[in-house]
Amino acid sequence: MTDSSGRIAQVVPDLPTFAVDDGFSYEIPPDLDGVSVGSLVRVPLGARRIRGYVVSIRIGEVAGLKPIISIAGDVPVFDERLLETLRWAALHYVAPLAVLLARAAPPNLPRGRGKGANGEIPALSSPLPDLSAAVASGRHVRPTCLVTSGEEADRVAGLSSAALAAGRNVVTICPTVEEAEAIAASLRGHFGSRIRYASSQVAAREVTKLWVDAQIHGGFLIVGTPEVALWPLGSPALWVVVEEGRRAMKAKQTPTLQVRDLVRRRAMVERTGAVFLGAVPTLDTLAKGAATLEPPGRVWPLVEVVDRREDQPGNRVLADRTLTAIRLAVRKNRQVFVFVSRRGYAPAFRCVRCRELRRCPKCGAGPDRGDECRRCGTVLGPCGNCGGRRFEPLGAGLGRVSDELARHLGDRVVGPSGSGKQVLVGSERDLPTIPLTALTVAVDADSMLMAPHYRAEEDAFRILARVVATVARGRGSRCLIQTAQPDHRALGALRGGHPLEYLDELNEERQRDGLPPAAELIAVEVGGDASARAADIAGVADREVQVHGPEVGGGRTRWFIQAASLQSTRVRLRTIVQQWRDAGLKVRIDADPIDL
DNA sequence: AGCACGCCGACT
DNA sequence: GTCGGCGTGCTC
Repeated sequence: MTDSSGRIAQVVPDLPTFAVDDGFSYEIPPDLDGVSVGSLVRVPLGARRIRGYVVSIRIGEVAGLKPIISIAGDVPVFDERLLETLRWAALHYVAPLAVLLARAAPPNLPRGRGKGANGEIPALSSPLPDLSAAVASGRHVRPTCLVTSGEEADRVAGLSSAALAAGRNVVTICPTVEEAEAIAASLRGHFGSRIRYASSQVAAREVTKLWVDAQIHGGFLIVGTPEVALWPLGSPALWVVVEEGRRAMKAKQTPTLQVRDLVRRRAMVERTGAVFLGAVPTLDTLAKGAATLEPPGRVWPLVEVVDRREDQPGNRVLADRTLTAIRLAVRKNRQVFVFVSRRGYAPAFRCVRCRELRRCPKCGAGPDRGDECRRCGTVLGPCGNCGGRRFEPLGAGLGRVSDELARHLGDRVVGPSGSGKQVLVGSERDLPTIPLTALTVAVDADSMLMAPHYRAEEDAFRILARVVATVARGRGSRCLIQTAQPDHRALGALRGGHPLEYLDELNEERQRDGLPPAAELIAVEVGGDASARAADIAGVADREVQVHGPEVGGGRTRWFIQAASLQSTRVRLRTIVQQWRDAGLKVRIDADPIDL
C-alpha cells in the first residue's frame, strides 16, 4: 500500500435520497480525460455501478478510494453557477440534491459537439430597449415585469433579437404545451430555424439534440414548458417567462419547483436577464423587487360590471342584461364566450322546503345534479333534515350554465370550448383555446373572490384578467362580469385596466398579516392517517416557526409550517422526511403551497 | 434506488 | 438443521 496523490472527484450518485447529498469521493484515473464539474460518470457504489454527477474536483490522497469507471456522455450537465441554483433548490424544496441535478440533464446522454444556429436575425424593436441592449452585451439587469396581455410572441421576438444577434441564447418558458407550441410557431416567422422547441411532446432524442446544441452554441431562441428552467442551455442571456402566475408554472409533485423562483435565482447567480410577461404579475415577484413596466394604455379591454343585486328574485344564472347582450351578439353572428369558474353542475344544492344543504348521507360530500353521490355512489334520497324531495341549485357550474343558455338560444349555437359553436361555455382550463370574442361573460366573480383561502382575491383577479383578455380589442366588443359586490376593489382594478397599484395594496396587506410573500410557507403531506407522527413535526416549531395540523382527510395527513423565514426549518425537515420515507411513508413536501 | 445482511417460519 | 420471507441500513 503506497501513498499516492491524485485527482479526486466528489460525486453525487443518482439516487433519490438525502443520504447521498454530500456525495462520495472517487479517484479520477490518470488516463480518464474530460472529467469536470457537471460531468456525468459511472461509479461503483456498494455492489453495483450507477450514474453519478461530479460536483467538485480536488487533488488529494487517492489511496482507499474507488476509481470512476467511465464518463457517460461528454458534455457536462451543469457548471458551478447552475450548481449553485440546483443546491439552493434542493434546500428550498426539501428535495435530495440528486433529484435536482437530474433535472439539469437531457433525457438521453449528451454527446458530441452539437450544431450551431444559422439564419438571418431581423433587428426588431424591443418593448424594453435598455434591457435588451444590456443583456445582449452580457450585463445583468434587474428582473422586470412587462405588464401586458396578448401578442406574447411579438414581444418575445422584440426582446430577443439583440441577444440572438450577439450570439447569445434566449429562453422562453410557457405554462402549457399548447401555448409553447403556438408561440414557437409564431416566432419561427421571425427567426426561422433559430427557434428550438422543447416539451413533453417532443421525442427524447430531439430534446437531447436541442439541449446539446444550445449548451455548446449560441444564437438559439429556446421555447419550452417549465422543465427547461433547469437546463444549462449555455447560460442564456435572457429568460422570458410567460404568465408566471399560472398554476402550471409550479410542479404538482415533489419537488414542487416554481419557474419564477428558478429563473429569478439563475438570473441573479448567472448575472443575466429575466422578463416576466403577463397582465398580472405575482405578488411574490413584485415583493422580491422586480422592476415593472406598465403601458400607458389599458392592459386589457374595457370591463362592464353587472350588478346581480338588481335582478328580479329568482334563481337564474344569467342576468337580463347579460342575456340581452348575448342575444344581440348571436344575432350579429359574433363569437361569444361564457366563463364559468366551476366545473360540474352547481357548487351546492339545498332543500327547497327547509333550505338545508343537500349532502350524501354516507360520506357527507356535496352532490351534483343526479340522485347518486358523485364520490361514493350512494343513493341520496330525500332531505336528511326535513324529508323534502325538491332541491334547488345554489350558484352555477358549467353544466347548469350550458343548459340555461341552450334553453334560451338553442343547442345549435351553444357548446363547450372547442366545439366551434358561436357561444362557447368554458372554465379556466379552456382559456388558452378560446378565440378572440366580441362578447365575453364571467358568470360569477363572487365564487372566486370569496373562495376560502388567503390567495382567493389575487387568484380571482388574475383569472378574471385572463377572461377579459379573450375579448377582441376595439369597438363593438364587450366584457361583462356578473357580481353581487360591484364595488369590490378587485373589480375596480379590473375596470381601471391597470393592475400594479392594486397588487401593491394586496402586498401591503400580506405584509401586515404575515402571509406570503411576506412569510414563508411549507405544506407537509403524508399518505393515510399519519397523525401519530405529529411529534416529529411539532419539533420544528418554536417562537418564530408556527406549525398547524395535523389535518387528516382526503386520504392524507397535512401540516402547514409558517414563519418569516423557514431556512433552518428546511434543513431540519430533510432529516424528518428521510426518516419518514425510510419508514415507508409516502411524503410530499409542498414548498410555497398555493392551495390553502 | 438496490443490494447486502439480518433474524424468524416451512421444508427435505 | 437449511431456504427464503422482506425489514433495516449503507453505499467513497
